[in-house]
Amino acid sequence: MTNNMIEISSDVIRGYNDTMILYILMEAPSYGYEIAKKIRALTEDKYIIKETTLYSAFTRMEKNGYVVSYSQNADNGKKRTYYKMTDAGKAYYKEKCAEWQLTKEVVEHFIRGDE
Amino acid sequence: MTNNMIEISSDVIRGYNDTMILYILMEAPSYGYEIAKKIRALTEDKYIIKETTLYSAFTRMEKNGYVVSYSQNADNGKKRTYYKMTDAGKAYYKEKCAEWQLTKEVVEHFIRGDE
DNA sequence: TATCGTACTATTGCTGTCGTAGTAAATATA
DNA sequence: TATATTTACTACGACAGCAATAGTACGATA
Repeated sequence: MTNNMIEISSDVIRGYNDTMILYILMEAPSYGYEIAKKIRALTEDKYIIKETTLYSAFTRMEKNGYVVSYSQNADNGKKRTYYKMTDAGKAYYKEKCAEWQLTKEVVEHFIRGDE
Repeated sequence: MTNNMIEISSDVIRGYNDTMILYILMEAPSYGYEIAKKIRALTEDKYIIKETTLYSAFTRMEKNGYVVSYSQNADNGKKRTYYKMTDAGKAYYKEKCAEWQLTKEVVEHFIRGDE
């Protein structure tokens, strides 16, 4: 609804979707739909993760051992797939944070704040 | 030679290679090898662009109208392909800079500086 | 003589994201 | 009561940027 001129391209955010998801999971186990909403809320609608991106991130991260999944019934009786962070996931998240600092440093050599 | 623990993944820098190249070209027209060296120097060896990435960026950007190429003989008589920024390239660069500010803002919601 | 630096081109493959579509149950709205 | 919306996913194919590998060719340096 708020139409920002600028949209974040997937080529840029690529490689940080996992980090965002893991950040959410650090607080508590969660599931796809909830995580999507939290990302949206945290960024004030500036970034809305695509469903396909989200769920394929889950499979990839479970394969890599960063999360584990388990089924649990919601209040309404519907099944949900929850994801829980592992120690490897925590380590990976930490690495990513460090990498981000470096990336930022590098990229900003090439960015001209308009003057 | 300096071996930093952390390496920048291509998934992160993806989408900013073009921006880096354009930043270099803003000063003056240049060619592949020189641009690569400048990126390396500016980042103090923290980011070394791959040759294939660089040259495929040229073709892409020329197709998009962000740069134009022309051949010119170097001192030694060898031919070089120079690239010159266009107005569209300048506009694109500006957009990318704005996008970067937004990206940074978004990503940093999910980054925990270790405490 | 051989290696290194310069300056590319060509081809193929990988991987994260996206587009599109479909399923299905629960809840809200008319 | 009928319909639309929200919740909560799954499946499949395609795209695009980057990487790996290889090759070309010339000049300078050791």
